Amino acid sequence: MSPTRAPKQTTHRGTGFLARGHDHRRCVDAALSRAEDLCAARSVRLTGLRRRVLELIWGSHKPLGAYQILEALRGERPGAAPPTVYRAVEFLVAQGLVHRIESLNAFVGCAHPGESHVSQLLICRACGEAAEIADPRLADTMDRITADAGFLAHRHAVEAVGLCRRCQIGADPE
Amino acid sequence: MSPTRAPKQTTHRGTGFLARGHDHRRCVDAALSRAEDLCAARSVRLTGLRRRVLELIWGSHKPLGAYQILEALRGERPGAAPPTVYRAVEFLVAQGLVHRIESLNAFVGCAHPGESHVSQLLICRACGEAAEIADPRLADTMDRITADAGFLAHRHAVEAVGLCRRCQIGADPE
DNA sequence: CCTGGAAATGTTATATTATAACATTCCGCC
DNA sequence: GGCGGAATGTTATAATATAACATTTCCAGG
Ligand SMILES: [Zn+2]
Ligand SMILES: [Zn+2]
Ligand SMILES: [Zn+2]
Ligand SMILES: [Zn+2]
Repeated sequence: MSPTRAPKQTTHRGTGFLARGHDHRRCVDAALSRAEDLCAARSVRLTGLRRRVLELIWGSHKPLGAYQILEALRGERPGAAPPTVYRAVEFLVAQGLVHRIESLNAFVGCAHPGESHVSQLLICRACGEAAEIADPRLADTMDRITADAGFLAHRHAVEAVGLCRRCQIGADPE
Repeated sequence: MSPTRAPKQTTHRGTGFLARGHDHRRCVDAALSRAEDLCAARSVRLTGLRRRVLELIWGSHKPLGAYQILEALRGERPGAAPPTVYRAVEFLVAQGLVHRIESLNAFVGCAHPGESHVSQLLICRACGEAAEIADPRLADTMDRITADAGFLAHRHAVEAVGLCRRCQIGADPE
């Protein structure tokens, strides 16, 4: 093993909360790169604004509200207004690059863009971070239940609020 | 079997969407009666206002927004204002008599008050009705998943949007 | 009964979230 | 270069939710 190899990092895809000290730039870079590829493949335009909003949302693993995004944009884009943000996130959500967390009125980067999946979010009420999981057991169960009910599900969402492992053991939430 | 027995009605508890022609007064009466009992047992006060708001929410199986409730209240309670409604629904939600549907900013009567359960709601985007189901498979799956993630869930919610059986077969949504 | 104090409701004002409507700019395409 | 649709800018307003303080209601205890 070379001592200069890149440090290990658990992938950010679907494995729950990441360690506090993880190299978050890799999360951001991977997300932006993935988004570029997906949008190119779909012939939709990941414009500068949309890319920047995606980057802001990926700024951390804490969901970001529309007006928080707006505030961040204002410094660099004087004309930014609510529709600026809402239109960008509408695009990002439609492309499956971002999830809207209904119970928070906030947005978080999707950990599985381009893969069909049910959004399953664990939201820590201590540190505020949200982790997306993609457990096929849950998707299967949902499919069975809706089928049993004769319900044709178009989209569904699972949101759980509680304490992540770190915050349970009394770690500093920040 | 006596010919004068009450007509059969599928219980409203956890069985999905009810038939169009079901005797909805029985849903309402059962819900209000159950609420009285629960509140008495818990020594909390189901005041006139709270009872009335619960009755309004149970007015149909379509989720009701806070300002729709307010509009209905205004005719009978001149001083009604947003806090009137929000405080009443806060109580009803805290007592588990009503669920808030985050994706709609609306409220619907709980089909399983007093029973510990995960809110699982199927929302028809054609007729607007919401059906609560209580499938133990889903609760179990959620428990396993959160446990695997080391997450201590405090509450969680499942919301699915799609088409109920009636609306799939082209029935008049109303 | 009366009454102290907490809970509930009334009342006014405002914060937060989201969208409508129309103008302008951008950008690929011819 | 200029046509046309998509994206963004701009202004205004709608829809949802809460803060803060005043008043009323309701009991439990005297
Ligand atoms: Zn990260
Ligand atoms: Zn996702
Ligand atoms: Zn009914
Ligand atoms: Zn319920």
